Amino acid sequence: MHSAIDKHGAPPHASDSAGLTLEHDIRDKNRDTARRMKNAPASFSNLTSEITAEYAGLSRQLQKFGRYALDHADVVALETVTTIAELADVQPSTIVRFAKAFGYDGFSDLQKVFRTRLMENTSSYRERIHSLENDDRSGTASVLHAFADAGIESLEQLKQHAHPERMQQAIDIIRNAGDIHLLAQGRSYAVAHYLHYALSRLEIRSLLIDGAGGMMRHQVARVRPDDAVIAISFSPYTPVVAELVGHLADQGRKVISITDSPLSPLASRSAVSFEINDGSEQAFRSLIAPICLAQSLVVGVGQALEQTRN
Amino acid sequence: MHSAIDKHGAPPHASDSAGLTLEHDIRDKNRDTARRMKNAPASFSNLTSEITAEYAGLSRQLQKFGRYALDHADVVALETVTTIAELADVQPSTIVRFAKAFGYDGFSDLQKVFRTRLMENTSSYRERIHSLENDDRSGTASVLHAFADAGIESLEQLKQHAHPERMQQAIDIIRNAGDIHLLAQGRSYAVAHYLHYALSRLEIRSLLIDGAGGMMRHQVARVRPDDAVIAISFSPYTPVVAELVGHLADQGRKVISITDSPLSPLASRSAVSFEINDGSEQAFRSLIAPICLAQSLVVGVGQALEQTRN
DNA sequence: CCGTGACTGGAATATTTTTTCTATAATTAA
DNA sequence: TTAATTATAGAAAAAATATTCCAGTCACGG
Repeated sequence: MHSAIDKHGAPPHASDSAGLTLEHDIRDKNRDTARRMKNAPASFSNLTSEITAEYAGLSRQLQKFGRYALDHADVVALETVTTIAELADVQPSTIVRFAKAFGYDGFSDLQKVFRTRLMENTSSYRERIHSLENDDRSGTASVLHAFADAGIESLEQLKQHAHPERMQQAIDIIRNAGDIHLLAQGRSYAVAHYLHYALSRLEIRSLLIDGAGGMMRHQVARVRPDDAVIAISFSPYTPVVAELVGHLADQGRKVISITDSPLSPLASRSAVSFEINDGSEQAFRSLIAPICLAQSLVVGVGQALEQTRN
Repeated sequence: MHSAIDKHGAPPHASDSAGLTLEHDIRDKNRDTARRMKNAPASFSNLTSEITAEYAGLSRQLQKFGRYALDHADVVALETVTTIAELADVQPSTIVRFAKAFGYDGFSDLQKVFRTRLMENTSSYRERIHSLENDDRSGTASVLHAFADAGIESLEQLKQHAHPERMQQAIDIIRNAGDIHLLAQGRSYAVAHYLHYALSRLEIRSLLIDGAGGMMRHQVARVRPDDAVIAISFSPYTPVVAELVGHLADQGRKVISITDSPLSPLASRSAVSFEINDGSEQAFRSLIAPICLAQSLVVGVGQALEQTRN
């Protein structure tokens, strides 16, 4: 694999016009430090597990770089130490120290492992394309592929059917409202909870209308005139959600709805509604597009608030 | 038809005034992109067609290397010019001449194209795309676009880094377990709740360890030996989640974790762990990939159960 | 409180890698 | 066949890159 001893070929004697430095015989010392204290991982996966195992025992900077290396493996594979050092916000020497700590001769030796991984990845990438076309193994990988592709598809749709003016309306409602109430049941509840979390990060008070303890109607009754409601429901619409949206609309409450069709019972009663219709079959609908929309909304609100404050 | 190669840093010719602006002799890295002797292909596919088109007019050795370069793009991307020269059985200088013949400054310039090709399949290429789009207008529509694109990117990553064998392990654990406990806090809780919903649709009993009413430790104590736990946490990891995962692992409970790095405190203690690392910055991380993985897992379990029953 | 040892950042140095240069070989046209 | 022209190989110079060293800092234990 890798030779423990550095090859010391006699350097071609440069003319002494250039700054020729003295050459001490420091090779013995070098050999000591260059000696492998342990066997350095030869494959990327081995290196990953090695880093994982040793992580706790590493020093602060070594941990920092270890994390960066695992998170940005292709940067480490392709860039120079100096560049990587800048990106990872450590010193070049730290990276060399890291390499030695894991038994490599130096950075270059370590980098080989990352490069090998890159080559294996790309070659298998081509194979994957082939195998996808050819054999239709019903393995678990293809399930993930199918859902990922469906997710990509739905995000593309989301981009296309985005209504900037509705986004703006929704953002204005949220930022000007008192509290935000989140109304969702079943599958959609995950989106509501995400909004609950994200809004709280912006220090916007949000209340989940989750029906816990059979309190849903009481929770709804707590919506005040200047509050806003974000309702999320997809076909088949939970009847109680649709009903409550109607109720709230009758009372003049502002409702923003995230649903899947203009014909949804939510859409007609809402101040603003987003219809995410990715056309996929019922059973395979995912929350990807709604989650993405929710995140965009919250970040949009955050930006708006920031601009107001400045 | 090979044009005579200009000397490096040749004085400006009055004749070829084809929009070529003069450049100062600045030793800057930008130099190579700023001025090219002729239009050097910037992408690998352009380079391929360029080589193909010019091939007949190239000299013997240049043809030889051109063929090698197209056949062994990975080698050209990663090795040094000396190594490539040996492998291609040409001289290093031939390779430099080749690069110049196609308008590059030298071998390094040419190699960039090969490296970019290698990166296109992986992440960190996204960094460039990201920064490019950040320059855009900061309207609300572009926020949605940015998040949708980031989501697409993270799904692509998910597809590439999918570990089918881990998926299978996780599916086996879930289908053979008694009850499934879902452990998550904060942002990740949305994913846990989605799993709760989806598993219940498969008539698999799942219990949320949500810490409601300060009952988290009691909830954890209810995990029985044949149960399984799905823990979800991303950086910065909620300490209590990490702690409880360690606790459960000590007791020999099977933990499946969804997290963001092999260095996550969850990963090391889990029976199976999925590291979703989309490389994006903290603030822009989305739940899209985790949600997609969760959905795939549940559907995978559903398929497995169906096959068992038949 | 001080000494000890490990860690870190930054600059100096060593090494590798690329590019240029030139004598020689090959090719072509007269 | 020979002279002119162009391509090539090899080696030296230049540039880029990696590694080492040292002094300053920090944490820990006496």
